[in-house]
Amino acid sequence: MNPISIKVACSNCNLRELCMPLGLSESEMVQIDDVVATRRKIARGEHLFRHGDKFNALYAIRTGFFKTRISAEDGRDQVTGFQMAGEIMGLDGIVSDHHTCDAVALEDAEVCVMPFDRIEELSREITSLQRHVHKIMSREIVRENGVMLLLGSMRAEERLAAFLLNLVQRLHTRGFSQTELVLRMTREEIGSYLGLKLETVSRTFSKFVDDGLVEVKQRHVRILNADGLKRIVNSQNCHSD
Amino acid sequence: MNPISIKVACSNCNLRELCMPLGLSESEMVQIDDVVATRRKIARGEHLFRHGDKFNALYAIRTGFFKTRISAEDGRDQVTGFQMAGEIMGLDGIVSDHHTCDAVALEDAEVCVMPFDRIEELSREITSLQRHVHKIMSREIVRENGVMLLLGSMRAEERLAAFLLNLVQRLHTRGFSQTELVLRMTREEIGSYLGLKLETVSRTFSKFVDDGLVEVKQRHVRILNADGLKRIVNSQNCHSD
DNA sequence: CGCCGCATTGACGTTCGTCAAGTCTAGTGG
DNA sequence: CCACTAGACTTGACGAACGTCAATGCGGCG
Repeated sequence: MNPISIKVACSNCNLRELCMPLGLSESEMVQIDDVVATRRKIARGEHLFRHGDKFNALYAIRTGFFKTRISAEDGRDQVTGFQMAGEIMGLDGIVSDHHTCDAVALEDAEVCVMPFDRIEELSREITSLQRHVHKIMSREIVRENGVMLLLGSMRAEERLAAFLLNLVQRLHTRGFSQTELVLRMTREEIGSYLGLKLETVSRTFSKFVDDGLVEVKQRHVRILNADGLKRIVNSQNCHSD
Repeated sequence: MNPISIKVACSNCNLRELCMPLGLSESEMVQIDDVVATRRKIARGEHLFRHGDKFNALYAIRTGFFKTRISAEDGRDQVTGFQMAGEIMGLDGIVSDHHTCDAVALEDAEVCVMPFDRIEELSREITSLQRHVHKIMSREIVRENGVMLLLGSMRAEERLAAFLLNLVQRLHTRGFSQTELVLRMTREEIGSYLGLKLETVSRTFSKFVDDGLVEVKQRHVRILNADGLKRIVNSQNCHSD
């Protein structure tokens, strides 16, 4: 259950430009290497942290894919996000010193453990790191605003189209195809994220296939008509095509 | 249109414990007074900032009541939050140096303008301020997680009950009644926040009245049975009472 | 091979949205 | 003091979108 710990460095990490600020001096880079205390491997299905765990560190994903999820007292839960390489998890824990959500690996993964005390310490010295931390938190706030718009005012097709476009765009940033992707999550997890039931997700996929927008084979998705998906996302109730 | 600017101090502000960290020394307090550059008055219906505006500062509400809102390209919009005295607005602007949402006063209001450069500068020196800024951002992330749960998995009654309980709890923190409140927003704005249409909000209010949970006279709400509302919030589909 | 988890599809029901009519209240002006 | 108006709110009838329940299909793995 408990993970291997390996000492590592950001300075030669190929995800550096995703996790860390640009334009650091040599000496600053040496200091920042020191922020990443260890790496930690998480097997598929395992938790990186759970609701209620003490907050100690932020986590940068090196490899693998995660979901974060919150649970209501009655057992309902809601997927609040899917995270991939270069993205940061754990920001929810800062306010109360305890995590308020679960982070679960959807495939075998490795994360960089960055003790938050060290981050705060160093960001008092390195202005660009301070700014970077603020931006990461602000970016998460803006992302969640977007999800609120999706959940509060979009219909099923719009939600799924927005979801696919967002995923493929983030994968493209990481050097993957703009048109092909492999979903790491189940229909149920997609549904939870989008505020839909898994059957609705499945039916909506089928509709997209019928309309020639995508090909779907289980979790393999090929986008045939990205513009068509974009048109769905911001077309409100226009059923005219 | 353009606001009066008055030089002021946090050190004798009665909202200090809401906006600012506790346990500051005398000299730190003097420095922090300097963070609040000016105050600014916003008339009901006016914008504090708009989507696209350059980001310069965070805003602490001194008096009044705001909504924040994001707009999709097709004109749909979504209320992302209601903010009251002591709460901080503007965090969305940090990541891209421009605001991504609108902040609109729902009643005549006054805010403290805190230039973000100054905040960053000072939080490099004052550890408790640095921690405080991080907590404020983390709190917003956690709040939005809760809204996602609400929008993604609750039914209309649960959403409205959760909304009322949240509002009254925040007002109570500020010294107002635990059972009575005046809504500063329209049914439509509540609906936008909760992902419902205004008619559904109105009907749900009426149902709560029928069930003896609340009294409603236009925007005046009296909570008669807070436990009943709490039971609705985490009762999933239990119609057994 | 057979099992298990995930996905698809259909039939049906519920919740909420839509459309429309009507009410209430505050503010205005005679 | 009383119409008059405008905006917010309420209520009803109806329909669409999505959820629920159930049957079936598919693919990977021991």
